[in-house]
Amino acid sequence: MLKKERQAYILRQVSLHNSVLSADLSGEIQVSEDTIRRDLNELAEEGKVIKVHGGALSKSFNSFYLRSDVFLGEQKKIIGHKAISLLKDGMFVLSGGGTTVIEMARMLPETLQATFLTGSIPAAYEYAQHPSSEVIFIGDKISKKSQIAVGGEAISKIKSVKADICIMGINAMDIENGITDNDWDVVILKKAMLEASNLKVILSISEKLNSVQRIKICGLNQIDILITELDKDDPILAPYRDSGITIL
Amino acid sequence: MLKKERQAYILRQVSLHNSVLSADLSGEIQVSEDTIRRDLNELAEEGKVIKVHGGALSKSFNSFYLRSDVFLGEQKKIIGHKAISLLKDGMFVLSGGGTTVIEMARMLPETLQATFLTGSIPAAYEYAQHPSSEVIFIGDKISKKSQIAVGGEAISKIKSVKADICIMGINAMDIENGITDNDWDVVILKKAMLEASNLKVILSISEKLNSVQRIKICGLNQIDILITELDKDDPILAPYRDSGITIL
DNA sequence: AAAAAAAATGCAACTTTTTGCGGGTTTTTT
DNA sequence: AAAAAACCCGCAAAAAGTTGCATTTTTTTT
Repeated sequence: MLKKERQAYILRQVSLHNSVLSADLSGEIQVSEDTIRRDLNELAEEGKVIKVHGGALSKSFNSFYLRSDVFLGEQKKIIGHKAISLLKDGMFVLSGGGTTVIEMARMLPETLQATFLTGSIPAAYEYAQHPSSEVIFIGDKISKKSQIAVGGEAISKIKSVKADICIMGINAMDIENGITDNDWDVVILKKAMLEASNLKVILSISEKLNSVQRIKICGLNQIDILITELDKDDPILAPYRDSGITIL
Repeated sequence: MLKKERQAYILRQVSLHNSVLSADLSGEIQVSEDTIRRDLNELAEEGKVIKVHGGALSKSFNSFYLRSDVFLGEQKKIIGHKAISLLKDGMFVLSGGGTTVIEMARMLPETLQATFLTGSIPAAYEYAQHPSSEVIFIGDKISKKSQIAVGGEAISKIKSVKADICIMGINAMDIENGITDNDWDVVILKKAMLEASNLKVILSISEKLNSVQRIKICGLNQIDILITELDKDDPILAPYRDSGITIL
């Protein structure tokens, strides 16, 4: 096998798998690892791959995960957009504090006149910027991890209201276990929020679907609407629709 | 799996769930916890995550608003410094939400173990960044003008506590009228805060001295300590000292 | 086409990086 | 204050990388 051929093969593997191991290639093409390494180094010098200890990475790999935040931001904007369509003047909205929810808060139409209840400092801050809506903060001890009010006081306050709609982000969700999280205080709070609302809306980027965490918040049957960045007919969402949730 | 890939995976998880546990990752990627820890430390050194005991936290979540945007002058730093000298471990601190107070919050010594009660969103946010102190948010309707919780609920909550010290900024103050403000809700709140505390401390840049606003919060005799950026022997402060206030 | 030159490859010895682990220390939880 | 969990440190083994060199292959030159 010619050198050029070999390098072409390597490049194809890289663009296919986003990463290659020198040892693997050595086995596949039956040349010594030294040769592979030399090839990889050459390709790296030509700027076609990124050489790392043990193999090489696709060039797009770096920008992929460096930009992943921006990427996530875009998805969350799509979600925020859909969620806003559910909000009407006069509504009482119980709001969580995840980044997705905050993204939505930033996009609220200026004319909306709703009342937002939240225990999240960042969310409250965003809602407070809004010109025509009201914000009620549900105070208590602040959990530093999540910048959210947790504790009995907050819970009982939430239980004393009946909101029109509850909008919250989640940490993990799957068919079998429903919505799960890994922070006890947050779980308690979210349970209370869901119980206190008529319409229960979950915002989540699709990446969080089909993953599980330790503590259960509620089953899928508790949820009315699921909003992701995906098209509502996306096959990933099918099982959720089948279990009775409206997909937006 | 290559090291870079592993770290990319970790970053993804962090930005997805806002926090990760070393033990979880260790299980998911099938490497020892030591390796995860090393990765986490590296990522932390690169400033991509915040390392904490047991895992790591997302950086973006804690820093996407406030923090770096406002430059609060040198004067306020001087004031903050003086104010901190009043705080001791174990104290219950009722805190207002002015910029001066926030500057102080940013300068708190890391080891301080106090409990801060506040109705101000920005202040709560700053206190929540502190590693060893607790924050309790006094929730209620948020006044957009001042980003503070106002209303009966907040008032009665404040009245139900007895704090060691009350630290608040002001809008205007003079010998004749005492402390004055122009926002009815805020006045009510501040009155309640002062009444609920043993030691009453006012932070104010000297510019605000000898000015008056419409609504009276309290007379000078209610105040124990006044902190400005000036030297405590400055003649501007003399009349205040004469009226029985301790000047720092 | 044969000889010379250049390039590529594999190998061996040596260095560096990465990783897991034992044992002692610190932090957190109960 | 004990017990558990997480951490840190240093070590050693394994994996990957480097370098120099001999051997083979390819290309160029005559």
